[in-house]
Amino acid sequence: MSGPKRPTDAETEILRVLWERGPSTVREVHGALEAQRGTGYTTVLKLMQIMAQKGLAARDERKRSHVYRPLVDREGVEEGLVGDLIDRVFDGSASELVVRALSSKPASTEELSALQAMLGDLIAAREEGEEEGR
Amino acid sequence: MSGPKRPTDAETEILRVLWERGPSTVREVHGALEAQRGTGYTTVLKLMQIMAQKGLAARDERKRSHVYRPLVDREGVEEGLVGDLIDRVFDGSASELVVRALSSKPASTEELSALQAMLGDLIAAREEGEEEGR
DNA sequence: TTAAGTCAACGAAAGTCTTCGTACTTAATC
DNA sequence: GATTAAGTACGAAGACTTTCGTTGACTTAA
Repeated sequence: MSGPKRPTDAETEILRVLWERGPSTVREVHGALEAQRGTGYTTVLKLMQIMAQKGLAARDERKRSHVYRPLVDREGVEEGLVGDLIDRVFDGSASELVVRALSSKPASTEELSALQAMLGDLIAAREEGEEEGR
Repeated sequence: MSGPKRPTDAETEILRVLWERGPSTVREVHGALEAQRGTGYTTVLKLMQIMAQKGLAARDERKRSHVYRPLVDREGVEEGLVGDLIDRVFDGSASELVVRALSSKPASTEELSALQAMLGDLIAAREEGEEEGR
């Protein structure tokens, strides 16, 4: 029954490595993270132990170096993080967030076109649903 | 120069009240917040004192009830929060965040159309800029 | 002038998050 | 067997956030 709390910043960073690399040891995650940050080995170890305890990851202890795999899927976590921001800051309006996103991190023209096309598809799908609903 | 740290959750909640109401007393902010939450008066007071200390708000002490006003503008804070999420979770890609936003909080068909139109304007503006650049 | 209400100030407690040092265990190497 | 290396476990410290009780000052009404 536990609520689906959002992972902390450090946990999210580790989840991203696990999603990218697949099941990994602490050393492997530490190696991937060290490139960006200067976190110590035992810090990453402790975080991953906590994540296992929280149910964010599971570990296989059969080998000496335990192998961790994510227990939460990327899409769900991303949706949770974005949805939380939308609720807390944008009054539940996804489109308000989109406006700010595009002014904060301008996308390339190609990306904008792709987004526009995606929106078109979404709208078309809805109109089709309306037809059938009659 | 101090980095533009992002406000905490509770601070963001208070900022939203100040942005909406304009300069307000602690009691007024508490009243607006109490409707949603059960935070005590002194909690809000303390938070607003800290916000003044951090430079997120300024206060006018001429009256007995101090009047607080936001020192950071809404657009900037929103961009900072969204931009931080984009960097941390979506590898800097705004369009990836948009995709997740729309699957997390489906927008109305009208909003989707408005967004699509906005994207069209953005793209058109860029092509025009290209023309002039020649 | 006293009593009751309103407010700011302050400190402290509790909870989280992140970090790392240290100790213990197991495996490999000499 | 002794020593080094690689791992996990554990505890604790430090920073930050949020919460609230208590105190003292000031205001208003009785």
